[in-house]
Amino acid sequence: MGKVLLADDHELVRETIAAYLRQAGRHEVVPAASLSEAVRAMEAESFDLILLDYRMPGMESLDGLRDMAARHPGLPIALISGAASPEVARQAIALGAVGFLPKTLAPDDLMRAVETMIAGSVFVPKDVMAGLAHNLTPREIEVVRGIAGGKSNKEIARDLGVQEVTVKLHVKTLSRKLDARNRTHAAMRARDLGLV
Amino acid sequence: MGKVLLADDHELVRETIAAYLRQAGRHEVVPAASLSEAVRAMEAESFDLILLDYRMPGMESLDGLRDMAARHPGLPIALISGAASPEVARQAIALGAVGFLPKTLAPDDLMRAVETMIAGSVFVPKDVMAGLAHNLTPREIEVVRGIAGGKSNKEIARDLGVQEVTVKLHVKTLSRKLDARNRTHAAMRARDLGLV
DNA sequence: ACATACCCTCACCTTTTGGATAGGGTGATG
DNA sequence: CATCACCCTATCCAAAAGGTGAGGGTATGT
Repeated sequence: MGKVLLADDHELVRETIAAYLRQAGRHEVVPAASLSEAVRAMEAESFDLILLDYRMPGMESLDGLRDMAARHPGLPIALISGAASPEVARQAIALGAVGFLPKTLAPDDLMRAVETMIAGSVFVPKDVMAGLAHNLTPREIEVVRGIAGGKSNKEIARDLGVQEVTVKLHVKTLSRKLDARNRTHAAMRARDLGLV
Repeated sequence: MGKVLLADDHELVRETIAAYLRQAGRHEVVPAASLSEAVRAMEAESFDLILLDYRMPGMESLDGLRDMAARHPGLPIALISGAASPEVARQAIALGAVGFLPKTLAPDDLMRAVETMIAGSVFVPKDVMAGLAHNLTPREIEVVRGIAGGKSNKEIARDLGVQEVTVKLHVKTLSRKLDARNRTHAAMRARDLGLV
């Protein structure tokens, strides 16, 4: 039994998840439709777990999570996301989130995940974990994002403040890591992994 | 008031949508967890509308829809899909589907969509419609799919049985149509549009 | 101190893309 | 029949990408 704050601007999702968690009186759920609403709720009462939607007014990528974590250190916060995106999951965990819940999660798994996180562990679904180990370096990620944006090596080099040859090097190595045949293929793979 | 067959292998989605449609006794909903289950239900009773999940055991892309439409000509069938993919929507409508429902649809819109379709009209959300008018020719779609697969122009030419120059021409024109800076950008755009 | 991982650079080369220009052929439609 | 959309081909050229080998720099942890 735990007290959960559930912030999601999508009523359908919010009410569905809430209904499941409440079933049989397992958990108490407080809903919120935006980040600011969630912040107000957290100031008014205390929770065992915070669930934040990744795409929601006030979140702005992961800044909302960063904020929350700073405001309430030690409190378990997890992300909810529509599309299972390994890179976002990785960043979220890196920022101290205790879990990452795709909305496609089966009800039973959702229940288990919530209990896992309240108990103090980290929950990440295994298919997300698979893409999580992409082993691209930060620089390589910047480069592949440039590629996906349709930029030339020259442009990427200018943006990053390095020489074009250097970018070429990164392109070669990241393509190898992603098992891609060329920059285009690499960009597609990166998108599959949620890196872009 | 209508009788709706709802086929989705995802219990959470199925029950949520069913709950909304049933609310206030607006519609009667018969759930099914797979295509075969749906087929059995349709043989047993008659419906005003069939909702099929795009990703579900037995669907195999749009073959399931094709099947259903062939089996019960004239019966309104609509697709439900997790990710709003314009190309799939276009194909579905081309196959005679009366609608395309992203799972992200707001409850009210969902209700309106179902009633629209039961009334005999076609429902497609407007953001999906936007990407629907991609105006790429069939050949260009084949080419951009090759690009997205990481193939070189030479390989694509071989696969299509044409000269490399021809592929180059297609690449140039489809890039212009997709407002892309180069082949890689075009591939990403194509993916955005659900073409790949 | 050493290995390791990451990041950057230079010079040189081949292949692939991208773009311009200038055609020919088909089938559908007004 | 004229027009249009689509598909195919050709030659020539410039730019970008891909690949080589051979370096140097900085942190990291063992």
